[in-house]
Amino acid sequence: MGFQETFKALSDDVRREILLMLRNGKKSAGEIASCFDMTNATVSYHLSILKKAGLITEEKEKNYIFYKLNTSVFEDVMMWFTQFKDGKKSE
Amino acid sequence: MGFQETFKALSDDVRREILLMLRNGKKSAGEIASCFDMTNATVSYHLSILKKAGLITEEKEKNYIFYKLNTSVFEDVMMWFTQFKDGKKSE
DNA sequence: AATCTATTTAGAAAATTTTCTAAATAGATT
DNA sequence: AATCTATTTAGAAAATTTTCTAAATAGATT
Repeated sequence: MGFQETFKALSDDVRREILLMLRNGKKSAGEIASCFDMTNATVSYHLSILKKAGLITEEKEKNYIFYKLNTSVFEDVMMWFTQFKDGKKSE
Repeated sequence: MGFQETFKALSDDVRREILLMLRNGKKSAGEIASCFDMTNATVSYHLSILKKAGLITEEKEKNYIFYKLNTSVFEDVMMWFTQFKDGKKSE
């Protein structure tokens, strides 16, 4: 886990696009890949980065692999940001 | 601006450490650099990335350069995350 | 069991990022 | 004006990331 991995995963346009795409339900690797102008292999690489970061989970069904958001990690990241909301002792 | 730049800036341990370090007030480049086991030039590079991303601002005083958090960009990032809180239409 | 379909893995090339050393800048002090 | 102090910029080397093509896997269909 670790924020390094999570923020690195979030730091790429394609990967953030994939996350947005998964907001309203799971999608197969193929469906996801078809939205991008890159090979399926490359999109598969991005999915693996998101999966390693815990931002998505996979679910096999027939010979498809469906991906969906893992919202709990989003909440962890939100929590990281709350460190910057107040809590500072003046200056 | 743009999220690409902001998330890239956040995706490095050293840079996130710098941000945490700036929570309770501004610090000079030298003070910041002294907390890391790397050259001042390298820390300066990280500061430039954070500055480009809008996460910090600089302020010259004597021959020091002080850096401080720019909280408004943190709020923008928080907003990005709210896209993943509900808003999804079942499925 | 042969083939098809969806997807990933391996390996290499290209691009980007991180770090360093050395030199440059620029304001402060002598 | 010479020097010192704090910091950045330039350029290069090393490390990491992104992308591709080709091959591998694995379940589904014929």
